Order: sequence, then C-alpha cells, then structure tokens
Amino acid sequence: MSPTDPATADGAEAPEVEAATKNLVFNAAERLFALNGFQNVSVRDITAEAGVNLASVNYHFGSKDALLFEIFRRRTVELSRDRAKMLHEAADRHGGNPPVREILTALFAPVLRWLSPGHERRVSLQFLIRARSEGTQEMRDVLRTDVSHLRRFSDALIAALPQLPPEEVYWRVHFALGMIHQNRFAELDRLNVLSEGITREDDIDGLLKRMVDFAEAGFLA
Amino acid sequence: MSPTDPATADGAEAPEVEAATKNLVFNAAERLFALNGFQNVSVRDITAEAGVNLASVNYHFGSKDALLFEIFRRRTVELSRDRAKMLHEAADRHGGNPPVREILTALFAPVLRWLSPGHERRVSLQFLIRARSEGTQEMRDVLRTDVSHLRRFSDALIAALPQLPPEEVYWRVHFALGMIHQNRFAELDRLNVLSEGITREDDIDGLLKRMVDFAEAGFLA
DNA sequence: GTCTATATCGAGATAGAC
DNA sequence: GTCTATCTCGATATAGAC
Repeated sequence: MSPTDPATADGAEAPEVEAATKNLVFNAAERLFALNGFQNVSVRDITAEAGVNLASVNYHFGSKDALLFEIFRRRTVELSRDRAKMLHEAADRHGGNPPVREILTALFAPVLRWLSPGHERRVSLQFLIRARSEGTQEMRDVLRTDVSHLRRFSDALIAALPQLPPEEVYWRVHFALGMIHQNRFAELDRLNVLSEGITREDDIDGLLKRMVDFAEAGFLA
Repeated sequence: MSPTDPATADGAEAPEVEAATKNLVFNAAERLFALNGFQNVSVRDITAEAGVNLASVNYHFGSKDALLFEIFRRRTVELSRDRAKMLHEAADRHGGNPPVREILTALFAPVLRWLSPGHERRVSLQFLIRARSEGTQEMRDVLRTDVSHLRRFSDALIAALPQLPPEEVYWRVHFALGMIHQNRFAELDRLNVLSEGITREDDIDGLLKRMVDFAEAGFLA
C-alpha cells in the first residue's frame, strides 16, 4: 500500500501513529509557502526546513503540487467548518433566521481568529489567501466552482434582506469577501505605511468590529 | 547606447519610431501575464505570441523580470494619473473639499472603466491585480512602500469625515481597496457560479454604483 | 522508511553570425 | 536590430543502496 493512500494521509488526525516525517514536511511546507509564496519555495527548501531528506515529499505526497493541494484541502475544510458552526449557532439563537450582523460575524470571525498574532493557524490563513492567486490549476478550479459553503451564507443573507433583490445581495457578498481577502501580510504592511503606524493590526477584536460595522452598513444601505 | 536606456523605453508614446519589436513584446507579454499568471508564462511563450525571436526580451528589456517591472510601472502610473485627475476635478467642484461619495468614485471609477469588456486596458488591470500577489520582490517593495498616491485619497477622506478618528478612516480605505481587488477574473467567475449567472459583471456603471453605495454606507456608518 | 546520487527537463540568458 | 544555436542553472522526480 502506498503511503499516499487517502486512508493514511490524515496527518493531524493521528500524528503519533503516522510517520512523523510526513507531519514535519506538512508543517514546514505550509509555513514556507505562506511566508514566501508557492513558486519561491522549492522541495529542497521544505525538506531542509523540516530536517528530513529530499525524497520525503515525493514519497509521502507524490509531488510538490499534491502536497500543496493536501495542505489547501485540509485547511479549507477546517475553515469552512468553523464558519458553518458559527452560522448554525447564530441560526439557533434566532429561530432559524439570523440577522445580517450575525451572519457577517460568522463569515468574518473565524478568519480573523486565525489571523491573531499568536494563533496556530495564522500561517494557514496566509496559505489559503495565497492559494487564491498563486494556486495550482486544480486549486483554482475548486475555488471557482465549489461555492457550496458560501451558499449557506448568501441564502441566509437573502432571507435576512427580503427587500433586496438577490442579485444585489450576491454583489455585496462579493464585496465582503474582498474585505476579508485584503487581510494579507503585504496589504496590512501597506496600510501600516499609509497610516504611519496608527492602525493596530494585532487588535483582532477591534478589526472584527470594524469590518462588521462597515459591511453591515453596506448591506443595509 | 543600450536599447534599455530609459529615454528610449517609452513604447506606447512613440510606437512608430521605436523598434516595433519592442512594442510587440510588451503587448504580448502583458496579455499573456494577465491571462495566465507571471510564473506560467515563459519568455518563449511571449516571443512566440509576439511573432519575434527568442532573444528579443533580453535585448530590449534586459530580463524577464525587467520586462515585468516595466509593464507594471507604466500601467501603475497611468492608473494613478486617471485617479488623481478625477479626484482633482471633484475637489474643484467642491471648493477643495469633495464629499465622501465623490472621493470614492474617483478611487473606483478608473479601475472599473479599465475593467469594461471592450476596454483596451482590461488586461492591464488584470496584470496590475496579479502584480499584488505574484509580482517580483521589486514590485512588491514598490507596492508596499509607495503610498503617495493613496495618501491624497486618505487625506481627502479624513477631511470629509472630521468626526471620525483617522485610524478608522485608514481601516475603511483598506476595506474599500479590498473591494476593488476582488474584481479579478477568478473571483468574478466564482460570483457568477454562486449567483447562478444573475450577476452581470459587464454592467460596469451598475457595478460602480453598487460599489460606491456599499462603501459610502460603510464610511458614513 | 529513509537516505544519497542522479536522471531529466524546462527555464532564462547569451554568443556570435548575419 | 534580428536571428539561431547553445550555455548554464535550478527545479522536480526517481532509482536504488541501506
């Protein structure tokens, strides 16, 4: 049986029984890709960072692209689950029809939590943001066509805004997503230069409130 | 004198006196980079598309990266000039202090005009959007540190919103920029899938109004 | 499972004829 | 200025010893 068999390619689920090497590679790759970009990180960089031998990537994952895709898939699922959970809880609190503000909070908060300075998933988020523009064809196909997770949010917003044509709601979802994707390192750096350091990006709760305030006003306009 | 001398590297300004080859390369490169990404386009692809020989890129531009940077610089200057002109005109109409809505229009409209289906600069815009994430180190340094053009907009917004702390205005500029950057082909495709085709991205005037409505509400919140 | 050594390939850059 | 042919490098992937 090949080690790239799906049943064994679970990494984080059972790190102690699976080859330790595989997790070392996975984590080193995610970190390096997030920091330096997909094309700027070679398999050699990854194996050196992980302290394992050069052949490990191909042995455990099949190829560099397959490794990229596995990181992408795992983190995407995690993020979607966090968001869906928050949306579900908001629906429970409001008899199935949460207000706009809580829907937007469920959309934004998981991302911002991951963005927190000390958070374990901070690099995962940068990885996912990079995947949108630097990803392989396979990743971009998934990103373009798999909207099942987003649809729960657009449906909830359409229900919460019955006076708005759905077309309008979709566009505003698009704008709100743009606000999230802007939170990559490079753009936050730029904001810091523009504001001469007065924007404090490590104040995650403040940022969440700011984003929800801005987007809520846009949706209710 | 080297053909990469700045004085002769003007391309569009004097296409008939400059080497025709240089402009063929410039235009083919911009189009291919915009469509397929910087790393996915080789010098061979460019010269084949332009119908010129392989050595042209290095002869006229010095290197692939230098070619990329020249496209980036020229289009950046053009876009900034369009925006600055609109902001200036809005200021003239309002005794030096334009309202939020007109400032945002000056920020958004040039980008959306370039995005129009038949517009000559449509691919230029996709190129610039790509430069933000796929660009060379040199490009990203410029993007991160050169905020002189943006500052005119943030200053105008701070003046138009005296009741808001500047910190808040800077964050909202950040959100508004995210809304613009979301208008790349891949994200528009995704929106189309999500909305099942009811969002008409070729209605540029409608999109401008939607974006200004959303952002203005966010700034006035 | 893990390592070293290497095959193979595609890229950017350049030399030198015309 | 333009072309062909080629140099050189860095990358992924893999063969095969241990």
